[in-house]
Amino acid sequence: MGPKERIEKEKAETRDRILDAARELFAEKGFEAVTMRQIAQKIEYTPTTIYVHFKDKESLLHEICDRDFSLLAQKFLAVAKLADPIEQLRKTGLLYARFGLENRNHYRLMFMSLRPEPTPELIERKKGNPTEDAYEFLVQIIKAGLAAGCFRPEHKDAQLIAQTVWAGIHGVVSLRISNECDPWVKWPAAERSVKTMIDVLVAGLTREGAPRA
Amino acid sequence: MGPKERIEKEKAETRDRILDAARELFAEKGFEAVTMRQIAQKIEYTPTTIYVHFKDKESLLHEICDRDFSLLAQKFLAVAKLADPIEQLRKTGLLYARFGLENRNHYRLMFMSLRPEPTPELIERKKGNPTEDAYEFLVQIIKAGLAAGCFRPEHKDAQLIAQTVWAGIHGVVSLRISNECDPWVKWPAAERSVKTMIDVLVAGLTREGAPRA
DNA sequence: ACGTTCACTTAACGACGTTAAGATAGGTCG
DNA sequence: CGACCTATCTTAACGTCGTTAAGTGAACGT
Repeated sequence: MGPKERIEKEKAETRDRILDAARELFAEKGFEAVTMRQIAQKIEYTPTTIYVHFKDKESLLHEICDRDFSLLAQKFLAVAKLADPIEQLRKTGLLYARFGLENRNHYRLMFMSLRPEPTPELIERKKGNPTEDAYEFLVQIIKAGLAAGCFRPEHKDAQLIAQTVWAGIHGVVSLRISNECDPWVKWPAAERSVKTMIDVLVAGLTREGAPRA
Repeated sequence: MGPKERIEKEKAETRDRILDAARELFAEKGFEAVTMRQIAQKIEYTPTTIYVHFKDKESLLHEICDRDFSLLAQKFLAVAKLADPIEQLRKTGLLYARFGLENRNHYRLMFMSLRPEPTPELIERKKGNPTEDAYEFLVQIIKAGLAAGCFRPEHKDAQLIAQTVWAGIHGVVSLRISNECDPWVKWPAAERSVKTMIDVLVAGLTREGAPRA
């Protein structure tokens, strides 16, 4: 079926062109300032055309984010090679923070906006998406650390530890993104804030003389 | 000047009625979902009337937030009575987190949205507002802790320590607000997350056998 | 009594996301 | 080859939003 395949390919190409145009505008101006009309103008189509390929604006933007977040998930793979769970934790936090600070609009849409109530259909779609993978990846690192006896005796719950680490890094990233230009806070270089947070989290969670793999 | 005063008082009352109506809608639905038309309908005026009393929607909502945040600043005053700087830190973090979790839409507008580039005029207006006060209050606590030798030797910068503490608490609060209904993260009670974060921050920042006042 | 001031309204503008209806190209099948 | 069909893209519009220009009218000072 040559012609049928060619049609499908052309449709996919138009879809990608929309996606690329939207991503460029989105990365530059954020989701509030991107309009469907702008995206359409960029690819020289009518706004209506976008709705042939995407359900609505939200779907379009989330697809951009999902796609780019899997780049982050890919980077995490290198972390698994580190032997020490605590070193894995440090590296994961650093990669996550860098990604957030370098893709601020992605990060804002994914982690700093209100999520809609999850419909059952949405829950199904979420299974195995990059963000869930990243969280699960973190939990696995913590479990390895727990098994190796790295953490203080008062910390036993892998989910709670993982959430605390996530919250710490997320706090640095999101505070930066939303408050960087506040005139009454003297921020150091972002990398220094991130490293300090990681140091504090590790020092606060692990016990002295914890085993190193 | 009896009549002149009465007119001013009436104007102030109308202003307050707008403010109250807006706050109620805002607290319930968040800033994205509140419309000027709804606010106007609630006080039985025309939308245009709001612009007699407020510059625009943003000014109106920020005035609501500023006003309510000074309630938080007021609560901080009780903290100053605690003798130990580390206890002050714990209490401040707890009050801040509770306020954020109980006033989610306020918190989202103040700390989870993009700030506009600060114009010189805006900087001037910001001097001495509740949020700046809160940050400065935290820095003072840290400085007291530094003077008392509470912190580990690697932590010497009061601003950096304060920002790390702020980021940690902010991370817990903001992650909750934006991601609470994610189906693939098992959150404990919010209070437990907050306390864990405070414990980890304190354990990670202070040294063993730190002096207690 | 007259003119002024100013809180408030009417009407409208322009931009937004989105949709119903139609055009028009291409492929399918007699 | 020609009639039908499918599916992409367009035209035109709807309803909503924040905001503003141009009044209106009652209360004020003189």
